[in-house]
Amino acid sequence: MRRQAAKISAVTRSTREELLRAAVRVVATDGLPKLTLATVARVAGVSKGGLLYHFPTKDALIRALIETFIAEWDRAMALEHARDAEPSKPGRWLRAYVRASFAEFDPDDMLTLGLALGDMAGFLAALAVSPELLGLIREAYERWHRLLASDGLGEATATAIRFAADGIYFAEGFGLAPPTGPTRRGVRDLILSWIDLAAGAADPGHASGTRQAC
Amino acid sequence: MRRQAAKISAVTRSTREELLRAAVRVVATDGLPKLTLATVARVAGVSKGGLLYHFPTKDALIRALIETFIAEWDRAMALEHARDAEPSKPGRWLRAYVRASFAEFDPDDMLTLGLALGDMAGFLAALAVSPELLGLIREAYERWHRLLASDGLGEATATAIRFAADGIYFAEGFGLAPPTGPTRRGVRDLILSWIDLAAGAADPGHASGTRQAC
DNA sequence: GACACTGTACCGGCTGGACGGTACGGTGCG
DNA sequence: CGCACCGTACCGTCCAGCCGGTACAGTGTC
Repeated sequence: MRRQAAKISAVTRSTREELLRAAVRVVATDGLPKLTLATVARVAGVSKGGLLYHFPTKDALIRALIETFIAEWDRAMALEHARDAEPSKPGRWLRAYVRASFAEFDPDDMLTLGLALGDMAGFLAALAVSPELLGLIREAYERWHRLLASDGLGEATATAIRFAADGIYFAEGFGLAPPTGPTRRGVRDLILSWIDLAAGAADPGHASGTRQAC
Repeated sequence: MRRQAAKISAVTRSTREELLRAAVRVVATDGLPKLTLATVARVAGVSKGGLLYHFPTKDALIRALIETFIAEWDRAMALEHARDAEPSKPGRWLRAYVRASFAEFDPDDMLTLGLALGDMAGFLAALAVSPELLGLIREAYERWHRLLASDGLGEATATAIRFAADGIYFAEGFGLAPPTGPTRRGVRDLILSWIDLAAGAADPGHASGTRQAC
């Protein structure tokens, strides 16, 4: 039964993924209270029994949501890291983090480009159903924090930049006065300029740090 | 019944406030799923009937939570605004917003100094129970955004600073790698320095903006 | 190539328990 | 006595999880 795994998963993946996608869609459109097994199953076009076959418990469903989006985020960040225009300049991971946060996403494809509402869904579901699952998200954040803090620009800079980048995420996910269009790009560029500022201060080729050097 | 409001509230405030405090405590310690009328009543030392006397429905309880904390936030921000050391310098409301976000709070007194977990409680409860109540929070954010955007430093700066300030709030509320001690102060000072940077760029008395002016 | 057997994928009904809300009864204070 | 305030018992609903059952695709066996 072990060697059959690859073939079987190739068959079942679509249903499993459809269920996860349905869960995200339910949270995004109808809100958290409607995230019930019956609703998710109906939206996914599966019966409740079918859902429970893939996810034996609601916790398992939400856990899968969270794990999927953490993995997607890692992927998106690694991609931006590889794309960096000035790899030698300090703050490469910070730039990747900011760019990944501000990446536009296809609303139709929330799962493979897990952002905003997508990631929010797992996040919120964890809070609402079993706060223990928040541990998964906390661990991921600790990991990201360590990565950013050792990016050469100090822990305070890394944290402040992370906060600013997370902002777009929370603002859009919760609808808290999110910026749009040119302002959105302006916010991103401004945050990136803060990274450059710290990189300039850290780089011996520039001024030594505080602005009174001017 | 209108003119009795003052007298009645003077009598009931302690019980009412105790109930709100209990709701926050329940969310903070046991998590959202435990936020039931029975639990809140028990923690507050009141019976369920007593709770329902003050808040005829669960929505009403959560609405009161949200309204209380929005009012507290307004108060905290106005206080920091009045305290500003350099009132003539642009970005006064932005500084107030950041300082209020980073204000330390007494964990024992979450209600009167509504922050972090306190405000989170209403926030989360709204999401989990009746997403329509999010409208209250959204309105408040729109209002704050308008205030900050018209602070003289442009909308992009206002938004980016708001994001960074909200970060400490979400990080501590959800436990997402929050900074502590000196790093926490460093993050706050760094964000404040970003405001100064923008203020310097906006102020004709300083260099025109980008750092190549050095 | 008919047959029994096995594991996967999914279905639909059911139930036990929890929770929000109601009805009503009691108590103390003015 | 009346009213604000609080307690208790109860009801209707909703939901997570379980269970018996179905369809079917392989797989070996003779």
